[in-house]
Amino acid sequence: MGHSQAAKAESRERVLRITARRIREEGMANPGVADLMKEAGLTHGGFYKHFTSRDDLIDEAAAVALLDGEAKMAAAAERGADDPRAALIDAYLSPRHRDTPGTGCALVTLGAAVGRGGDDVKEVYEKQVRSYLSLLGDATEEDRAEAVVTLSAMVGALLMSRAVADPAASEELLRTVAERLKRSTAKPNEGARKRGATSRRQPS
Amino acid sequence: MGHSQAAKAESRERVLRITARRIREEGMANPGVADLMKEAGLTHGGFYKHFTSRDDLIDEAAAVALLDGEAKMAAAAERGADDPRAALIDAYLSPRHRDTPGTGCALVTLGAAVGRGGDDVKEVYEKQVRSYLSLLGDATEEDRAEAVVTLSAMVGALLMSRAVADPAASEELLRTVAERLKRSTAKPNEGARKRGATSRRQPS
DNA sequence: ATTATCTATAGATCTATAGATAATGC
DNA sequence: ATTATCTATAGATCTATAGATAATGC
Repeated sequence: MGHSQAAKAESRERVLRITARRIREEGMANPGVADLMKEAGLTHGGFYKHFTSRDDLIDEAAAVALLDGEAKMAAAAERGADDPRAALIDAYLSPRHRDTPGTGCALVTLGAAVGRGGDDVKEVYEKQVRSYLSLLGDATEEDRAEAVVTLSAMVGALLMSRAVADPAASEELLRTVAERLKRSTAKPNEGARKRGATSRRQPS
Repeated sequence: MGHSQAAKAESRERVLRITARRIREEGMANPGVADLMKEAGLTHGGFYKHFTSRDDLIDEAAAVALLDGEAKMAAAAERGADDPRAALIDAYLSPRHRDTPGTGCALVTLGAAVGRGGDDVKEVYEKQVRSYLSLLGDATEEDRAEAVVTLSAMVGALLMSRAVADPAASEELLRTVAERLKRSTAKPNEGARKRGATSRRQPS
């Protein structure tokens, strides 16, 4: 008890990161101050030297969660050097991502709660939406429209894949959307060849 | 105090419908028993003659909300007799739907919470997903894949449209996704003509 | 007589504050 | 001396229960 300022900053950071995970796992309403402090190895009394209120912590943690989730996906895109867009889609719509919401995209886990929240969090949310669109390639108007649909489909599919009971139905959502999205804009530079084989529908 | 059994059934129904709206507006964790009973014109003491616990009520209300939201969208699709699919998409991705979550699609508002919930609610959620897919036309394997992508994009776009700060960004999400989805499968029976004009990308 | 609802309250939980303790850092 | 953390607690809120009240329905 009674440590350096550096230790204090670390404490704050620890609480923030723990909360960013917990609200993705349990929702923004659930985790209590005492519980979060305990997980950070502290007692709840010290909390108010770090944050002015629980709401303050939750809003800051939401921002951390949004940034963190997107950074993870950006990293996945970078790892798929030959086709970053496909790598992003595959990582986003993977069973692994579905099963680890605490470290995943917060557009999905916090979306509804942010919709009910204040303008500050909404601005951070919007910024992350723009980051994703940029990752997906939104140079031209046409590309941007494609990116908006792609992001929407990824977000919706992941959300639903976590909320259906049947594992097969969950898999189907992820797989079907991933396949379709990768097909719909095979980037002209690499793999334009694919497009001929995937025409949408036979006129009957 | 002390009314007929019919009145009791009405009381129960009223509490259920109020809760179905409130959890879509405020999330499944927020509304309290006393508050919900008060809104139904009752006192909180009588609650446990209707439901065994708050969790019981919330789960039942989630089922009502899921059913109710989908029924509303199905009605919108039916009203657009010439092109039900387009009518559904337009209603779903309308500013009106975005601004009235309490009466809207619960796949969006309750998705994250259901993902954290029990198997019973997940089964109801899954059933509603299937209803939507059926509304969107999932007769062939090809149609079903299209329907899955369409539903995912609608759900994701609506979720994000409520969580971004800038009204213009919110509108863009709704409009862009609605346009694209209506374009991507102009049903072969009516409006196959449209398809030629909307090829996805010029090979560069 | 039965029961739908009400009043009152127990018990748990949670946010926030006050004051004590033991380090840091000038 | 300052301050990061701890112990202890006030005050609010919330779920659930117990017992009273006033209708229904045989």
